[in-house]
Amino acid sequence: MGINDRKDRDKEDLKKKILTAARELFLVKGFENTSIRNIAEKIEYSPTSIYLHFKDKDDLFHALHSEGFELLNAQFSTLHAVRDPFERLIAMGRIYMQFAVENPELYELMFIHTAPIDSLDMHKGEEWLEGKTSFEGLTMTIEGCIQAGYFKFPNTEVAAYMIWSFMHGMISLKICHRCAKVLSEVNQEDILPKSFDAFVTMLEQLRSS
Amino acid sequence: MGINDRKDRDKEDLKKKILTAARELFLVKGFENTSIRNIAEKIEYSPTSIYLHFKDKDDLFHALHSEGFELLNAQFSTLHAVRDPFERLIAMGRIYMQFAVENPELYELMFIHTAPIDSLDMHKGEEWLEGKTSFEGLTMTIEGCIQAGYFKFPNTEVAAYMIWSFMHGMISLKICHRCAKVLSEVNQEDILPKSFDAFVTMLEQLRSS
DNA sequence: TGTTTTACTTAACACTGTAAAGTATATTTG
DNA sequence: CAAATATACTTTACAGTGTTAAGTAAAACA
Repeated sequence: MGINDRKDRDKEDLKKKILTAARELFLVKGFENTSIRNIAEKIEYSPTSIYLHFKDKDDLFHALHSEGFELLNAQFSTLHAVRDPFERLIAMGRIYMQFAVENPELYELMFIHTAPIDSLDMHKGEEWLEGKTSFEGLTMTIEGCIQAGYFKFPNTEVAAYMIWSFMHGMISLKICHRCAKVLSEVNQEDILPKSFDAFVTMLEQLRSS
Repeated sequence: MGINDRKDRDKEDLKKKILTAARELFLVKGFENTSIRNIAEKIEYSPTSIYLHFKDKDDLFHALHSEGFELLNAQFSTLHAVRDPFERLIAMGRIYMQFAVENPELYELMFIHTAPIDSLDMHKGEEWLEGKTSFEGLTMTIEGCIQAGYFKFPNTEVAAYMIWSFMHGMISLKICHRCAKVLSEVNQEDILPKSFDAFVTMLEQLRSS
């Protein structure tokens, strides 16, 4: 039945169209400031047709959230080429940082905004698979660093959380506009690479001690 | 004119009443999920009377935001008793962490939510005084550590931002429900103190190197 | 006593997410 | 081929949001 196939394709097309419009609006105006009606207007459909393809606004959020992780993982995919675990850790950090700088609204969606992750809680069984996978990648790299003697920590997972915390904090203070209001002019522009370098230098010093 | 005084007092009373109701609702339901009408209902006034005392919802936000910093600074006030700068830095971190754990909604308001800080941008001249003051306190303590030879960094302000980043990241990953979904069960409960200790240990190791 | 000010309320506007009911077209069935 | 049904979408509607403008009753002042 080619007809049903075509229908399925049409349906999928509209779903993609919604997602594209939603993405464009979210990334420009932010999630809270984009309404279902805004999206509907952009694609020239009635607002309620969006509900035929997505359960609610959070569902739309999740779709873009997943897209974000696909994009981030695509950036991470070059990492396998970096053999040395410490170099890989640094490269990972740089990629993460660059991703956040280039896609701040997406980053906010993925790591800051609470609504979507809370709606995951609803269906209790569900997990935050995307986040878990990325975190495991970090943990394994750190495990590699420890085994290669770059530094040691009593608990690898805790070390991974510590390092992720620094990266996330640095980025989200910037994204949430808390750092420009606090820093002197010299450091406002490039605080992210500067503070990243300071952290890396600190990690490097752990080797010789 | 005692009458005008009494009137001023009455007016101030209502303002406080609004603020108290707003605080209670914000801290339970969160900022986004608390409406002006909710607050009005709680104090048994019409919604519009709130606008006689606060410009808009962001103005209410700012008031609570300032209250938050007063509370945090009150906690910080014991720090002057800690003479050793490194010990003071650690104590500062613990206080900051405890404040966040005990007042997560307030922390979100002060350091994560974007709306209020963005509305500061509007009136260009205005600054984030509360944040700036706290950050300067951190910077000075770190300066003390450097001078006492605990560690060295090429730029104190960058070091302060790095350390604040870690603290903020650790806390906000927790508050934004990103960590419970990623960590193994052993670490879910007490990841904050654990990762804090890992960071402190790292700082301590910098001395001997 | 009449006028103005103060402190508040009611009504209204332009939004929001979302559910129920209606409609036109396409497909399946008798 | 005609009637019944399913599909894909729209219209309408509800209950909520922040916020403004107009109305009102009481107090203060002239």
